[in-house]
Formats: sequence, structure tokens, C-alpha cells
Amino acid sequence: MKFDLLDRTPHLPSRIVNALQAEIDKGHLKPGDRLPGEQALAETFGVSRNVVREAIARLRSDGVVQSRQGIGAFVMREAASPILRIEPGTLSDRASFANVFEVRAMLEVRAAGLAAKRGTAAHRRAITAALERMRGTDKWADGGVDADLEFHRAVALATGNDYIAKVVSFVSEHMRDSIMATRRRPSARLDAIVEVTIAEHVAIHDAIMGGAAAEARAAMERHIINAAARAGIEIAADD
Amino acid sequence: MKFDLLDRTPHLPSRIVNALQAEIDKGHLKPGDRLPGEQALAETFGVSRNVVREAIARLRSDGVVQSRQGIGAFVMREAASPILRIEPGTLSDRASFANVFEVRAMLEVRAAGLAAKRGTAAHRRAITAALERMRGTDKWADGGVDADLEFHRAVALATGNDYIAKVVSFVSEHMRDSIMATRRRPSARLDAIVEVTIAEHVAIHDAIMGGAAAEARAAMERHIINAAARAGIEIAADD
DNA sequence: TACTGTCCTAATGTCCTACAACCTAAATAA
DNA sequence: TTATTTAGGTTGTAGGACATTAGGACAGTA
Repeated sequence: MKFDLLDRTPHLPSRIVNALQAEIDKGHLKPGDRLPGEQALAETFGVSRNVVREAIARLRSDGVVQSRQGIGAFVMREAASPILRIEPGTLSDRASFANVFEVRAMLEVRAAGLAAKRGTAAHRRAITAALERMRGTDKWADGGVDADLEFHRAVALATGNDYIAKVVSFVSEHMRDSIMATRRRPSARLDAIVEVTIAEHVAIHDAIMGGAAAEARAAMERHIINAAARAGIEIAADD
Repeated sequence: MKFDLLDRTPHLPSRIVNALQAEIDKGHLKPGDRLPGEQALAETFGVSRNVVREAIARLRSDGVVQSRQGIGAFVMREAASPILRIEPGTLSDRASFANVFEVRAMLEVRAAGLAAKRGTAAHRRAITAALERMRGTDKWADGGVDADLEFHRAVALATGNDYIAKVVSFVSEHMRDSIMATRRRPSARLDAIVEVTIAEHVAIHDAIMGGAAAEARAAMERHIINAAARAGIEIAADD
């Protein structure tokens, strides 16, 4: 079996992981197939068995393969993995940002409605606190982005659905990149952007506090569409 | 520093991982703190450095710690993790199932609409193929559940948004448990359930093939609400 | 004092060998 | 044929060695 090492990070195990994952993605290694032995892989890649072992340990920890002592490592069926991993940096182009925004729109618009309907007093306090933190930071110099993401996490938590909260938390992390991209845009008048952004969050906040589900959904949808626009991305309104 | 080894799996690295993770969860190791050196950990746990290295490699791969050559391994801040991990089995009660169904409704209803609007010919062929596989299996004896999940994945892929597809794939895995729970319900007339389920999928399929976005969304929403009902769970229709 | 360059130490990263634990399958014995 | 043993291969663990990198101590210099 041949492997491509087009990666060039100085970290050897990562290169092995990528190479093996690529083989699986390309279908050269199908579920149920047995990987070459560690010794064989070590010779193929020109590294020691330790490095190969660390690479396979990562794949195993990701649920991609399962290794059994005395036999070998086997590719698992594709979707059996209990984890969802998307490496930071893989979401860098506009198309990827648009994809993330689309998922945000799906999840968070409804989440805002549910938060207005079902949020407890404690949940609402957390939302208000996050909003205050956003207001308190100076032009997002320091923790402004964190406060922003915290706000969205708090809204997701207010749905009372932990599963939503986890997924939204996960997706939020990928917003960091696009937020940074917004700040780097040439025409970005930072203070104006911050002001508008906070106003949008206030609208969401007030709707949730008032228990107005439809209004909260609308406010969240406006916010996400506008945020996308500020990042230079056009996404369609939900029809 | 003291560590508890209450775990007793025969896999040493897993025990180290759990012990270290417990220290972090309990707050004995806070973000920014430096872990003891590999040599020290090896002596503490009474294992070789190889085992410690594999444990730390897993924590690093999960984004829990970051290790720098020449210095040590440091606990990262909590939310920077690039992965979403939900261990199978943690979703077992009705409340958890309801949560998962709620997320499904958020994501897949819209995804069905997008699939109808944007799905390519290849995407549609995949959807049809999955539906045929569902029809072909005998009372879901063998691969019926797989075919069901494959159908939903194919719909998600047809949105043209890989990010949606990944998230839906992830969520789908958690459906397996609830589907199994449905099959165990006492009143479950299996053949009738299968027949109805397939009919619902046909409706989704036909709407997507016809490019009818609103119809596809409605069909998907009906399907998810009914599927939840079959699992004994009541979820509210989207208003 | 402040700065600079060197040396030393410690930590991770990689390599190597050896053995233990485990599995498969062929060879062998009853 | 059937059961047992044996041989070989594979992952898991142990332990030592060196490479590479980072940071501190310390002298020397302006």
C-alpha cells in the first residue's frame, strides 16, 4: 500500500494520522479492513513504531479504527464515531463560513424561540450577564468575542435542552474565525460594528425576557443574517 | 500531586487519561497549569513513559491540554476544544431522546427544504438509493436502521453544505438508541411501524425529487414528529 | 544598571530493543 | 476426525538512549 505524505507539519504523528485518514476517506481502506501492522507502517513512513502507535491511538480515540491486541487495527464503520471533530483552520474560506452561518440560522433561531418560551429565571440571568459583559468590553479589544459566544451559549442553555446547548457550543467555536475575519475586513469601522452588534443582541435579549417567542426568533434571525453580511456573506432568509 | 486510579480497565493509557481528566474536572488542575512531567507521571502511576505519552497524546488530541517541547503540557481553556464528544449510552432516558429529536427537527426540516432546492442529480440518486435499501431490508432485521440513517445523511448532503452533513451525521448516531427503544416498546407492531416509516420517507423523497422545498420541509417535520411519537415522545410542532 | 552571549538543566519528541499478552493457523498427536 | 501443541505474527508495555527545544543562571561588557 502506498501513502501520500503531502502534509508537512513538523509533528510526525499528525502526518501519519492525516495520511491514514486520507486513505480511509478515499475508500482505499474500507470499514472492516485491517490496517497494515505497526511495524510495517513504521517502515513505510520511515518513522519509529512509537510514532505510528501515537497516530493509531488518535484514530482509535476518534472512533475511526479499533485495534485488538494480537490481531491488528480495523477500520470502523463510518458514522460510529461518538465524536464530531472539525479541525480549526479547515473553516477558512467564504464558502465554509457560509455553511456555518447556515447551521447557526437553523439552530439558534429556533433556540431563541424556545428560550423565550422555556427559559428559567437563572437562565435569563445568565443571558443578561453575558450581554452586560459584551457591553463592558472596550471595542471587543479583549473578551468581547468570548462574551458574544457566551451570550449565544446562554441562549442555547435557556432552551432547557442540554443537547442543543452542546451542539451550539460546538458550532460557536467555529464562529470565532469568521468574527476575526470580519474585524480584518478593510471597510470595517470597528466601533460602528460593535454598536450595531450589541443592539442586535439587546433585541434578542429583550424578546426572550418578555417571553415573546416569535419576536425572539425574528431578532435572532436578523442578527445572524446581518452578522453574515458583516463577514461579507450572503445567506438566504428562512422562508 | 496525588491521583486516583479508581478505573480498572485493562488498558493502562485509558486509566491515566481518566485520572488526569478527573483532576482537571475537579479543578485541581486549572487552565494554564502545567502537568507533571512525563517521567514523573510514569513513576507516580507505576507505568512506562510510553503509556503516559499515549495518555497525554489523547488529551492533546481532544484539545484538553497542549504540550510544548522543552517545557511541558499545559491545561487549555475549556471551550477551545475542536471536538464535540457525547459518549454513547449517556443518551438513554426519554428526556434525552426528546432533546435529540428537538435538534433533529431544527436541522433536518430545514435541510430537507434546502435539499429540494439545491440537491444535484448525484445527491438525489444517493437519496433514492438509500430509500431503496430501506425497502429492501426485511422488517429492519439487518441493515434497516443503517439504511434509515443513511437516508437522512443523504438528504443532509444534498443541501450542498458539508457542515450540515457532518452535524446531522453526528446527531443521527444518537438516533440509533432511540430507534432501538422504539423496537422494544411492547405495543410495537413491527411490520406496521416499518410500513408507515417507509411511507413517510417516500413522501420526503418525492418532495425533494420534485424540487418542492416547502413540501419537503413539511414531510420531514411530519416524519420526525411521528418518529418521536413512535418512541413515546411528544415534541411540539414548529410554529 | 542594563544588555548579551554561553552554559547547563529539564522537558518533550523520536528512535531502538526487548518482552508480555494475545490471536491465528498450521502441524502434530490421540 | 478431533483435540492439542507449536510456531509465528501483532498489539501492549517496559526501559534506555539521543535529539530538539525552551528557559534560567551566570559571567562578561557597555
